[in-house]
Amino acid sequence: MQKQTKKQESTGKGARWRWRGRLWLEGPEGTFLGYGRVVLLERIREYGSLASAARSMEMSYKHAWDLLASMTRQAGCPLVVTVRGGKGGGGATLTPAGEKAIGLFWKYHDRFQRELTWMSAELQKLFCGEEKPKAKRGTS
Amino acid sequence: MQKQTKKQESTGKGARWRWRGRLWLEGPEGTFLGYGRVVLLERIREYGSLASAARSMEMSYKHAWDLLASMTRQAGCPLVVTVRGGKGGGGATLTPAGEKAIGLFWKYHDRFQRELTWMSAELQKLFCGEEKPKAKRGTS
DNA sequence: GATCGTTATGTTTTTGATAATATAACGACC
DNA sequence: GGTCGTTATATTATCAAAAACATAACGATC
Repeated sequence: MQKQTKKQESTGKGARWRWRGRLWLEGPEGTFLGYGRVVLLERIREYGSLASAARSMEMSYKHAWDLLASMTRQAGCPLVVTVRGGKGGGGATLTPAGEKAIGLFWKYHDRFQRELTWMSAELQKLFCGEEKPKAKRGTS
Repeated sequence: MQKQTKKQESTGKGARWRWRGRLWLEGPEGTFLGYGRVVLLERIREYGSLASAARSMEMSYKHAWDLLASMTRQAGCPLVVTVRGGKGGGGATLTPAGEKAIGLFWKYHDRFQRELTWMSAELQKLFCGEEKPKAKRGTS
């Protein structure tokens, strides 16, 4: 039985809150690096091709290609070098700039997630409960 | 003088980056407090009615009502007290819990925005440029 | 009791983002 | 030179979220 003190929780919902958030790096064209884009880059590194990277994320090839184009356009230098035709039909591999983009994003992403965790830990009493201890100070 | 050094900018794109993000408080049902929801609460306080609050944000009344219902459901206590019929047709005013929700959100939102500003300030050299300063401490 | 702007709640329409589909070109390799 | 899986690009279809629309009920005030 989840008896517990049942003092705060008994407001009907047993509400437990946490802060969540999204973080992205924005450039002149809009989003430049975000979670999905960076995972895509990582998958390209893992699979060596844009097509299978997209498949692995259940993302359409076109969408992946568009994201990559957007990143390349904004970065000013390619994050991925692509080859078409030839052995295996072609492929894609990360450039050093691409590697650096991944590292940069995760660095800040992790910092942000940590911050969210701290923030959530601060959420104890929420507004519903009577926040006036009143402490029997006579002012009834 | 908006001349500035124009040294970094000359990489072709004039790329200037900044971190952006979104923050919301999540409860058992999903989003509980987010930017739009809190602004809605503030507008209700300002206008004294849900209908005109929605209008002021160019939001449909139904959408506003749904958001409010979601918040109330999750909070466990009403953030807004509504009156229908009567003088002026009715209205809506914030409860203390509603006020507190607004304050809570902005507190964390502001902290988050400050964090984003700091993070953005750290973004000087991005990956494209040669990241080797090679001595040369004073940027002329 | 007629009026008014509101709350309350459905139902339908729009629309924007994503997925699906189609097709061409590529080039090493057999 | 035919094959293969890829890059590259355009067009169409799907779907879910938001808007738009519709309607009923409410109750102080006149």
